[in-house]
Amino acid sequence: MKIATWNVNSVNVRLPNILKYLKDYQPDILCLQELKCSEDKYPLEDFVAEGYHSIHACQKTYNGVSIISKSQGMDCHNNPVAVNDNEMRSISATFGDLRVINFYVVNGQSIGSDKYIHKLKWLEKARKYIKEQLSSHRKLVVVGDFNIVPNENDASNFSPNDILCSDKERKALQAILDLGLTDCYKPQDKVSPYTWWDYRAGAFHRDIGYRIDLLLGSSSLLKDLQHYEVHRDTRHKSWCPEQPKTSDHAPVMITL
DNA sequence: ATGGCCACCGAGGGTGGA
Repeated sequence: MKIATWNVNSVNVRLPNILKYLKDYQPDILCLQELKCSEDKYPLEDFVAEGYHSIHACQKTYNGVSIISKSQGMDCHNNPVAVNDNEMRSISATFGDLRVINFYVVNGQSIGSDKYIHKLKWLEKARKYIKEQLSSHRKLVVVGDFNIVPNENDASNFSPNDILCSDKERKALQAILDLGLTDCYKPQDKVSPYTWWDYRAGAFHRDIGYRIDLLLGSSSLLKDLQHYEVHRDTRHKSWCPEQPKTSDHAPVMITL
């Protein structure tokens, strides 16, 4: 069983890249964030033609999350975590005995801003939702773009004064982990942990990045964890010649 | 080399991303 998460930065612009990813990597479950399209523009038929099911929580211009899967998801919750009702940042479904929760966490912009306060509120609501879901699902994974750097060595330029790195954000993530979840990340020799690199200043080329895309598993899922991999190849222009403009995030996949 | 912002809306530049 392969589960992946990918902030694609527009599902329609990135459609060729996503279809190639489905072909090349054959994920059983692919969770997308930042669809940036309305419901009627979601490319469902393209995923169906590839042999996949899909559920989606869409919003025009901003946000949007979906789950693409080889089997049909059951008991789907459409945007269960909402502080502002118009922001589509969450979706969940059950596949066999596995509950999958897909989040696009608020960015927060800068420490102390209104968006930062909103981020912390959103994370607390997310924590409560996960706690409730854990009470009825032993095997559970929470994936997505968390917009939080878990540890100091997960960012090239870590500073507690910066957004994504602040104590309050990291404590909010820790409160979620304290529900009984574990970060599936496994360090690899000579490979940086990052999943996001700024488009600007050749950050990817220089490997100046952040690890902010996470997969958090319950203990009954973690015992089956075999592999963890960041698919950096999708960041190369040559990987998908049909759409050489890549997402600034790389997909992250676990194998169970 | 794996490369130097990108996508949105809308008609051009402002906004948001992280």
